[in-house]
Amino acid sequence: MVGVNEKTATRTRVADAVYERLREMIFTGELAPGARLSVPALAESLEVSRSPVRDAVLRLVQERLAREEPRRGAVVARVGTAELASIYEIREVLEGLAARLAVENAGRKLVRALKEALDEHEAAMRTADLAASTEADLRFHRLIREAAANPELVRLLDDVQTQVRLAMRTTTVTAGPRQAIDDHRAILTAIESGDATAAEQAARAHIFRLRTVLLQQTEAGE
Amino acid sequence: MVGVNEKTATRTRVADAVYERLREMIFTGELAPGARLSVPALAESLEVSRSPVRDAVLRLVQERLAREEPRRGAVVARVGTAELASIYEIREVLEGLAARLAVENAGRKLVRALKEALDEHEAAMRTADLAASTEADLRFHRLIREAAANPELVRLLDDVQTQVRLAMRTTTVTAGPRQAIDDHRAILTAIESGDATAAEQAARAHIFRLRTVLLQQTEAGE
DNA sequence: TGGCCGGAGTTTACATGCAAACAGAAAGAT
DNA sequence: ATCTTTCTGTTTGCATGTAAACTCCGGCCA
Repeated sequence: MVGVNEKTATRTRVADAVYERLREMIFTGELAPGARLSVPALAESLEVSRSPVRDAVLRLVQERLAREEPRRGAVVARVGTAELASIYEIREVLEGLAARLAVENAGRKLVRALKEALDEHEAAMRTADLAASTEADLRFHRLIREAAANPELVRLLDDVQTQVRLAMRTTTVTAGPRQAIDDHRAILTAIESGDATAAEQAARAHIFRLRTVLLQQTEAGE
Repeated sequence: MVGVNEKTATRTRVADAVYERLREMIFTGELAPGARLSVPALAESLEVSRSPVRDAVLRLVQERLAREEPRRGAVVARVGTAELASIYEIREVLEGLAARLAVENAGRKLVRALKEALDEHEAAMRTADLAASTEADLRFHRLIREAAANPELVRLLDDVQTQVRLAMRTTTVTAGPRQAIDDHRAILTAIESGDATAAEQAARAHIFRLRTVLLQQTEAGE
């Protein structure tokens, strides 16, 4: 179950393409936090009319990737330390929920997939392959989320991750990878044992530690 | 802290007015789940042009109050039992988080306000005043959320409540009010004692029970 | 009578026009 | 020289035009 939903009909909606492009520009830093999202200017630079750009920007605002400034249009959102801390508090309980539900729903297949991701994570860390490490880390979490079989939860966690990614643009945060792997192993053990409460606790503890590391780093770096 | 944010500048944005109106129409049942949200038709009936209506409908879609049907436009969303159950799972942990944070942040003032709301809730129940009872119930939860001092959490819980309200349009759910008051009292006691973990547990248990009642009712009624 | 096809009517998504509101800069007054 | 004021240039938000796509209906053909 990978290449999920085959989009019905709607081939190339310009507004969607613009939206995707703007997201990309934000995450690559091409549009830094605080940058103005002028509809006419973007329309010209992207060579489309103002309508789809307007739709896309409105969507970004609603997703909290942009903010509406009084009368200067929308600007790329700046996620501060305080907001990030708030977001991590939420993420803590949501990831905990995902872990609990995963135990209640999933079978051996999940455990096997998680083990695989964890092994790759370890291997990547030994070879100091940051990209592969991050990828394995993300996959571990994603597997649990999807096993939770709660689409609304998946959506919320995706939103959370979007905010976190945006925050990374402002604040460089590197969570200690050693700790992460240990935490993941604890989560895996709990899931393997079929103890839903333990899995929830382990997942929450993991995010709680991430949050702590993150706050220390941003406090120091500020 | 009631009449919150004074809107800066933006007096009468037609799109906002239309959005509010559509929400209202959805919640009052004037627009039932499944009803088509034809932009041209709504524009004429509301006597505005298509643009603000389009913006409003797009916003409803993004907030999951409406769904995009293939090529028939948007329709008012239908929240089924399964979705509602998923939402309550999420609500459980979020309300738990709110209660925990409320204990960590709030002082006596919160306890006093909560007691007041609970008293009114009891009084309303004794006189069988359903409207007042619901109002007091909602206020109890709102007080805790706001005391959590996490704006993102407040936003998410508002979203959740929106979905629940919409679901009520389809399924008539009356949570046992007796149980609710007992649960609230337990939450209040935990908050009063300053035990954050106990408050979290109590809040979660409350939502868990609501969910159970709800599932029984919808299963029976279907 | 039943199935197929075509036309009429919607609908969306995009393009573009336009007024009002403001920001920022340049010019004028003191 | 500094402060005020006007003027220009954007910007947003709303209105409206239009093509393409699709649905639904009725009539036509077998």
